[in-house]
Amino acid sequence: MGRGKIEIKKIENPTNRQVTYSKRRLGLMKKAKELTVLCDAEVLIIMVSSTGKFAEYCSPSTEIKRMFDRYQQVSGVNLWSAQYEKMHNTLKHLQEINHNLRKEIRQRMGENTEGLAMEELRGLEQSLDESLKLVRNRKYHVISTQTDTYKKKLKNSHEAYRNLLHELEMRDESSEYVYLSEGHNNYEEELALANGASHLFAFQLQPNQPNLHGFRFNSHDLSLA
Amino acid sequence: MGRGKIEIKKIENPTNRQVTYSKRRLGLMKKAKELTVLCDAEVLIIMVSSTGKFAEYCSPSTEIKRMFDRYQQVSGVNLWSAQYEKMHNTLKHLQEINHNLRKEIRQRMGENTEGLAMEELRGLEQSLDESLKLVRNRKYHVISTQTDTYKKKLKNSHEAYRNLLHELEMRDESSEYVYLSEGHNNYEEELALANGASHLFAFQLQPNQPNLHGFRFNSHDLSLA
DNA sequence: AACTATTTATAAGA
DNA sequence: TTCTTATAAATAGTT
Repeated sequence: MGRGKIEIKKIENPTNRQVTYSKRRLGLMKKAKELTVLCDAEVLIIMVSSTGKFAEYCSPSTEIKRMFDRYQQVSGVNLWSAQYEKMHNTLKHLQEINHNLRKEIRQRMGENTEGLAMEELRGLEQSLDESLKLVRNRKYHVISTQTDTYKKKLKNSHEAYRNLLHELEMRDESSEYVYLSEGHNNYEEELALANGASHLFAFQLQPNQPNLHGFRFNSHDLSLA
Repeated sequence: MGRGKIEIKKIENPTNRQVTYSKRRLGLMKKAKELTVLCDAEVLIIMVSSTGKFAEYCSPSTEIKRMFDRYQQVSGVNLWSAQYEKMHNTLKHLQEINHNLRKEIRQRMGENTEGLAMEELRGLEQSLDESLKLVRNRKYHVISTQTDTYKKKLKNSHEAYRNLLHELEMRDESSEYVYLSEGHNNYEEELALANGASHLFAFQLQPNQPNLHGFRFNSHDLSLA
């Protein structure tokens, strides 16, 4: 269909090839449109020229995504299986790590120790003992810091109180107020609590926990993932 | 191009429409092939007839997947975004869980306890104490089981030894062999070890660990994921 | 980009 | 579906 018949092989002249591409691309598009209308069909065409230019035709009322989904169903080819597999592997790896972490936590809670050998049990025991020491040290540190803070606050409070009292005395030597005794009593009581105060914070492990085995520190839902 | 000119609108006669679809489908394919060869282009066509039949053309040396990936790049449309996002969320969720699990392990090892409040510290301490008791109980259980097993083995061994000895005596009353004394000495020694044996298994925590803080039980790579 | 001689596609019929 | 064939449509080479 032209001035002369042509052989169907690559057109070597680049200009010529580009011209022919343009003409025939339009022709293909037109044919596709006609097919769509005449036969009530869905058509998707994607083209890339030798120079890398993209062109597409997609019949109206057809979504490219849906088209590809259906194509995948029909052809049985999963176009993004590679990516999917990669993500899936990462997921499995994470789940494995997760499982191991939960296992370690359970063992650190003294559960599921049936499978542990003697050496492992000894290691676990030693580690737990170390950890307990560290936590206790930390606790004592927090306690002493808190106590110091309270002491300072009380000292400041006491000073403020004395200053106010002094001012009051200066202003009215014959005062009948009894703030002194009342206030002083309260102050002494507070100071006593803050100084020793061990009866306030019973940090040592007490055998008063009614449900020892059921107790969970920072309990996550170990059934997840 | 036919015996008569036709209007480009849906062919109402289904048979006719189907025939035209077949013919034009082939024509479109042929055109696509020619375009591919003549112009060194890549072409992908996917068609669905009104009856739901699929047909595709894909230029040689062109992978549908690659074509599609490139199309996505050019068009900026991500067709898998829904699935991808879903998986990505799951992944992130798992990573978060893992992070929390690692955090809990670290705290159960007495590390990173700076952020814990007094109540949490107390809970952690109590939990660790419970765990330590459980692990020690388990250890003692294993020890006693092992010891029992050894005792039984030794008892059996002793019986076998006595039987053999008895047999030997019966066979040769005037034997000059001195197995008796030697064997008996060894046996006594073994029995002593198995009965008490506390010097063999120094399970109690000993202050002989040179690098206490660096010790890790069941150490995973906590930097992972 | 337009023209047009010629090839090619295909509508209708078998 | 496939073949035939008259005719419409596409396009190669040219301007």
